[in-house]
Amino acid sequence: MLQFYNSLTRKKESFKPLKEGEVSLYTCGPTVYDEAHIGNFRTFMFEDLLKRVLILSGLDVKHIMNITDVDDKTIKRAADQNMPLQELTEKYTKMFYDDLEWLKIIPADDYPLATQHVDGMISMIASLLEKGHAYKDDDGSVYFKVASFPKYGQLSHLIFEEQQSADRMASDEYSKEAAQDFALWKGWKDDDGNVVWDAPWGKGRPGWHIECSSMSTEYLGDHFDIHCGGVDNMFPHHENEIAQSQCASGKPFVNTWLHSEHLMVEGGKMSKSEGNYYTVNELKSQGFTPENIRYQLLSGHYRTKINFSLAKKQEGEKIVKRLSEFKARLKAESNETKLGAEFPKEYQLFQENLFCDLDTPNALAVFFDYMRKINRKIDNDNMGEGEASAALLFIEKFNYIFGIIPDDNAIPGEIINLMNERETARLEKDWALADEIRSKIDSLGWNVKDTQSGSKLSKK
RNA sequence: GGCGUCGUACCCAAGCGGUCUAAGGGGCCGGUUUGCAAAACCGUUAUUCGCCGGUUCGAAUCCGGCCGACGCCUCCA
Repeated sequence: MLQFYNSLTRKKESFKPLKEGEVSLYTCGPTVYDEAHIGNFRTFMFEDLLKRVLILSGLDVKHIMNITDVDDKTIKRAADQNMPLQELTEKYTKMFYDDLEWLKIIPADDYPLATQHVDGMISMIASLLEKGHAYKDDDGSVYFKVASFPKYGQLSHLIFEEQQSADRMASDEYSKEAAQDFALWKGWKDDDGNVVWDAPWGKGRPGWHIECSSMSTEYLGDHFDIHCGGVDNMFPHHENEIAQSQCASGKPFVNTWLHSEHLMVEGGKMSKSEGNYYTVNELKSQGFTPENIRYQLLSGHYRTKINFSLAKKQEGEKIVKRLSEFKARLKAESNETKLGAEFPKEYQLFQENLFCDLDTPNALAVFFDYMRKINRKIDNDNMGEGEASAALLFIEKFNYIFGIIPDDNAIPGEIINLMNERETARLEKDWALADEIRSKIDSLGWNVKDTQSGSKLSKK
């Protein structure tokens, strides 16, 4: 049984999709004004984990992730770089897709672009105006009237008192009726240049929040199962989405909200404005593999803050290597794949942990315990009938969820030749030569292990 | 100021009132194995869970206070 911690109720709830066997999932995507950083990817990695666990449980998942390709930041960056908006956003969208692929994140079914869905946003805003949930401003902007939605604040549990917003009201350049009212549509200004759409109430561009409300409901229906994002999107973004969507459709919006905690660096939040962040490309050039990064991001629970540090690189490498060795050992152990092999009993426990609010730390612990047990059996030549096949089934599912075991590398002929030379030397007990060849193989990036069943090679 | 999270071994980290003399991983040290390595395995590394009180037959787990770290309160994954 699947259970998730719903941010809306702040409780773990058992999860039942609206349609049997199918899950509609919307995850907030990046604003493509710059390269995404590893903190952003923690959230995307968590969402990928969620999707994999849903699939593992036997559900079909329809996953939509938006791309914010128009907003204050993209417009400003494009202007700064003297570049058309679209050229800038296409460049970073491409980089984003590349990073996702490199990190082995399963692609969404669709990545709708905000700029291609402005019509839908305009009609949602029109409907909100019509129903009295929004009002126009002299400059062509349209604001959502928070006072018209009594349940506002249900997700973030914030209470809006006059004192709190008094300061901001005074310094606000817009003539909003209330400080917490937010822009559905931003009237055109000089800075916007040619970034402009026509709406019945005037030229301008959509506000940020309306984009997700409009696109999520367009692709998944007015009422769908799961919406995710980082904790910092809880307020105001998701709170505003709920208000807009429910007021526009008159129906419930999302059943389950899941939010991942921040990735920290040096004990503080990783963010663009602080400048304390790593991009995927930076980590790549530091020698991180996707498997290593996946391990760093998935070994802590998604609702706890985790600290990312370069110092953890060795730890990740060790884990990845151990798992790869284990897989290779199992393969050697089970020459023929037993048809109808069954999962070991530990697999049940592994799954239960994942189904209980994506408990990766405990799922990992279950797998490590199991791995030690099987390794011990192999050491003692004590494997039962079909046990290696069962273990291979388990490790395959394990890797489907975590994705931390790299694909096997083909061994180059040059290395094989060196290995053969070394075997000859060893048979002749020419240890000096054997050691020399081993260090040569080592320098070419491969490890040699002498086992009872012969020497084995593995990629470093 | 308001809302909220967290503080467990050298490091990361689970722990959802009793099976906790506290998982799992990394590291350290010792051992088995090995031509030597590597890998794997075995053993050791917290009588203790930020501090002080309280509730309870029983608390790392619940309550109160204090100290410390962090996040949100309309840029933000």
